[in-house]
Amino acid sequence: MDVVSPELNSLLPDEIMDTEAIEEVPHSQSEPTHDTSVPMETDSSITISASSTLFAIKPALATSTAATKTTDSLTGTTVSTSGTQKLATPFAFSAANHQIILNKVASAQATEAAKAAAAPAQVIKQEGQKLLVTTIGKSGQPIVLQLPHTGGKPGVSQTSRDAKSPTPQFKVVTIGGRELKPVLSSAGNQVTTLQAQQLKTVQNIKPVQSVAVGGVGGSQFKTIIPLATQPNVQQIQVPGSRFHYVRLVTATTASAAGQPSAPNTSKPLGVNTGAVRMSVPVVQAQTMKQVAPKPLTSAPQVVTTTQTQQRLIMPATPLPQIQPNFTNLPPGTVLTSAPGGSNVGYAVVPAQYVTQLQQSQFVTLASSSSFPASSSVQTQAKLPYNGVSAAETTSRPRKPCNCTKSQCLKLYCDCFANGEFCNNCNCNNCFNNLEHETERLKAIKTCLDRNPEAFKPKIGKGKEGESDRRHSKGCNCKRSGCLKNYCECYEAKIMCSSICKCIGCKNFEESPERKTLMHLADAAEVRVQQQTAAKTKLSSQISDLLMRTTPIISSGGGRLPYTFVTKEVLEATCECLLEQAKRAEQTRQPQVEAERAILEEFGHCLMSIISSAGKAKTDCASINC
DNA sequence: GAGTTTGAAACT
DNA sequence: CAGTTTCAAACTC
Repeated sequence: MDVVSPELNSLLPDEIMDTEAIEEVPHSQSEPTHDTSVPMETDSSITISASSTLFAIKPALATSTAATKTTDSLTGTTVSTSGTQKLATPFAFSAANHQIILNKVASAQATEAAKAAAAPAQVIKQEGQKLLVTTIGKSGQPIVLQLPHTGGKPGVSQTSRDAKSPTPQFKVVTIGGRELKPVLSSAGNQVTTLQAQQLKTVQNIKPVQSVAVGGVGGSQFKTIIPLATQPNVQQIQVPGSRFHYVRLVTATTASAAGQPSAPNTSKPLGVNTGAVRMSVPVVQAQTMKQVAPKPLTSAPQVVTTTQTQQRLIMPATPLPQIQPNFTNLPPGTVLTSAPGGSNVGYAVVPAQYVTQLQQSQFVTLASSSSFPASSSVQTQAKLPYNGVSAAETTSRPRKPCNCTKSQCLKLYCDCFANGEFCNNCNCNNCFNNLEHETERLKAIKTCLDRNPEAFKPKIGKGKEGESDRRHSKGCNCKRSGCLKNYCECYEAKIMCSSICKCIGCKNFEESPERKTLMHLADAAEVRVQQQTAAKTKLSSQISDLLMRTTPIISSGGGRLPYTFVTKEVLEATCECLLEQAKRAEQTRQPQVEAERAILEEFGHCLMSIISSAGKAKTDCASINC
């Protein structure tokens, strides 16, 4: 089934739509079940929060035919279902243990929870093989998801399930606009008009085109970091993507739909462990229909809604659930206002933007002592992409860009190229911000169309360390000899490789020029380090002496105690002088200049000693008085 | 700080 | 794919 239109699909970063982890599986019930997987598309109830905003997807219904007996692979409970109106082993997302747990809940519970979750307009109706989803946004219009009568997916953890029992399966139903699927036609009178605008957001978010419900094991995970207030932000981390997605939602007062009746901690959906952090896998819509979880320990549910320009990622937990209290906030929680006012919006936000925002109008709520607010947010805001850890991507603050003509929407702009919003930059006419999210998304799409790898790191990381790092495309230098920062290889401190097309390259292992440069660079670095260490040591020694000599000073007269010039002080002083001599030598200064520099350094040392001693004496005298 | 050089990105 | 232009960073003075 074509869930996401090609146009939309192409609009989205590859990482989002990556389907590598999803495999098509024959529609069969005969495949052995896997105890470790979690029932997903089949006979499960999904409760999904949305903006205004809870999606409460009623469980996929048991088949309308024979009663079935199913065993919950998670809890071991057996649920008998019969008839069309019985819910077969419904599930619910829960945030137990700060993870989304796909949980079975009793039918009644699920129904009740769904009712509770549904704001007045969010009526959950189960209807045959369809799902009536509560409203997204404010319009109160439902979204319908169809559950086929059969279609239990092998591999979707039909654990312990009667192989012959039909297992309903979530089907993706495209709603709104151009992708309305005929499956809706059978929705009966419970299905109302599906208006695209119901999912509009403040930021020109176009009508939702599709709602995909599916799950996959072994797929990529999105991490949704719920935020505390309304409107709020949920950070969504997408491994493999350097973009960080933040979902801006307006919280509602809806009660917790789908609250887990029995949180199952054995089947966490996500791999993250942060408090209240939730993870759901990213599944390409087109393949959701036949999703078979890979041997991951979970088979999480995924519900995504996509739009022509913005991705709508349904929250995996009802908002009330994900609203953390102020004393137990997860690291990375950000309290913010959605740009544009009260409207609900979903915006693709670079990972670093949360941090960036934090420095401006956003308020950090993270208060855990073990996660300092700023650092924790930053850490979480950074995406580990393509094997690059967050720490690696955050080791250096990005320099502000100076773009003037690109609007910071082309790869010329380092901020944009690195998936960041411009912040504190010197750019002109910048569109690389939330206010121009539409343009920005288009630009991203354009870049990805041109080069699907555009936002991936250029420097691949070898499996066995830095020695294997190399530029993914190679450089094309002609005049710099690849020994200046114009060269991307040199800039990344890696040598050129066979894929480089450079001319006159000197950036190779045996290159004497490169060795000289490296030597000089290393020497400079060592010099700085030694100098710093020496000064630190001297300072430390002086301070130490001050402490130890105070009694002597107090008993002495006007002269400074000789004990100031101790062995340690002498050593530190000598180190400073030696360092000065080395520096003069390396910079090939004339001897006269070298001597002068050394003497000056000695003078500085003496001044420090005298100053410290005098201060100690003064302090001591004042104490004695 | 202004001007130049450079090479990646973008365009044709 | 190749040649050209545009662009912003790196570099020089």
